[in-house]
Amino acid sequence: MQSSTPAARTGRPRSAAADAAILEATREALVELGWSKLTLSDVATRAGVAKTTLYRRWSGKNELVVDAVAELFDELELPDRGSLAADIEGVVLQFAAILDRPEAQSGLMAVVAESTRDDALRERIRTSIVDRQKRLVLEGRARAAARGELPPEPDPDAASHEADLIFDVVAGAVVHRTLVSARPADEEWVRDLTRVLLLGLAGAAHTS
Amino acid sequence: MQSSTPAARTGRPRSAAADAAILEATREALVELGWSKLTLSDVATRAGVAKTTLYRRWSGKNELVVDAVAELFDELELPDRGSLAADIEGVVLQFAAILDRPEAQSGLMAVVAESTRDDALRERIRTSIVDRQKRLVLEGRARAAARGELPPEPDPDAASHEADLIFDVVAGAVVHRTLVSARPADEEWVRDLTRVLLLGLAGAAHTS
DNA sequence: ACGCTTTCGCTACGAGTCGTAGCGTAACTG
DNA sequence: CAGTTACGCTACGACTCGTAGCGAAAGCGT
Repeated sequence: MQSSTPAARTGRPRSAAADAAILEATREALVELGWSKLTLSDVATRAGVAKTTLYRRWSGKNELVVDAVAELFDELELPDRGSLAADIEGVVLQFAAILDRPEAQSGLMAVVAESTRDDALRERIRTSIVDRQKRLVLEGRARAAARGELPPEPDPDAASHEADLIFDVVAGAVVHRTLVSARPADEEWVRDLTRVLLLGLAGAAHTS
Repeated sequence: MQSSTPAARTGRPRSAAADAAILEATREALVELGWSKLTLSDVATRAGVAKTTLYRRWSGKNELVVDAVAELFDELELPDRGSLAADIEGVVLQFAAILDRPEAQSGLMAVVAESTRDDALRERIRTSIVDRQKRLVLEGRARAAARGELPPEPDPDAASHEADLIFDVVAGAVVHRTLVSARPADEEWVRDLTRVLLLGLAGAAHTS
């Protein structure tokens, strides 16, 4: 999704339909073949475009899969269920549902692995996937403070610090549960996680 | 590490030195090339063995890397620092130090990604990497109960349940912090994590 | 000492993928 | 209609994969 294209006002425009078809074909190939056996030739065939068209828009497999997987997280939003605990459980269940899809499982971890040796790729993942999730943590934290369920944030620096920790704990736990332990992040598990997390945060707020 | 080889009592034995050289060469290649650009031919050359020798012992890249990475976790052990919080911090810092190494970063996530489509590989990861980590959680929990820092485990089923949650939270958080957020899991961060976790567990024990 | 068995290093091979170049055509702009 | 860019198609060299076949090396049992 390289949306900002200021130049190129003349000539034949790029087909937006082709973009959508390619990303959809990529997810389909991820489901059927997984990361390692996915080839760009195969994706091009599935999408009904030429292989060269694919290379004109993405520099390689990594970038393509990041964009294809990022779209899965578009549906993430913070529900208003009335209480902080219910809000957290809701958004975590959404996150777990996305991670339960095979195209997310085989694609996400693979690009993260590649990103450990490619800073540009890591930045792309951060802006198109991670930051979108992290925003939910900040919104939820602010709403909880407004409700009086958690003490207001002392200063912006500590607040950012706290949000980082929460985010790593929640996202990491769900990912680890789903992909490493290979057990479902179902309602019961999410409830237990939320309880431990909220008690920990409330206690930490008292003693800090 | 296919250690149990009951048969094959005759003929030329397999070189144990070759095994060690291959695994070491694999880690070296992971550091220099990363997962996707690592080839078995290259590993064989580095290890000073023929490519065919490599294929006789491992069925493919996945299995080889699992074994190579698994050795990194051999050094993990539960320190006795006197208190539960200090014990947790110690073992988490060890875990973080391993994950900070480039061969672990590029290798571990890649094989986890592959394991989502390969049950045998997942099982191999579980027995040679995950279970070894999980044991530390159980030992730490038992020691904390003996010290009186946490209430004794009510029944084995709930205890296993609780250990699973703790394990996914801790391991997941460290992995996410290191590989996704790409920030160091240093002493300060580990202290914050431990505090939230312990307060959450203590609170959960009261109210359950 | 002598077979027997298994592993080892080496070479060679077909199959498959990669990423790019070149070409003619299609689509859109002024 | 001329200019510009995207598209589909074909072809290509370079590379990796996993396997087969060979002779030599290293142990074991008699």
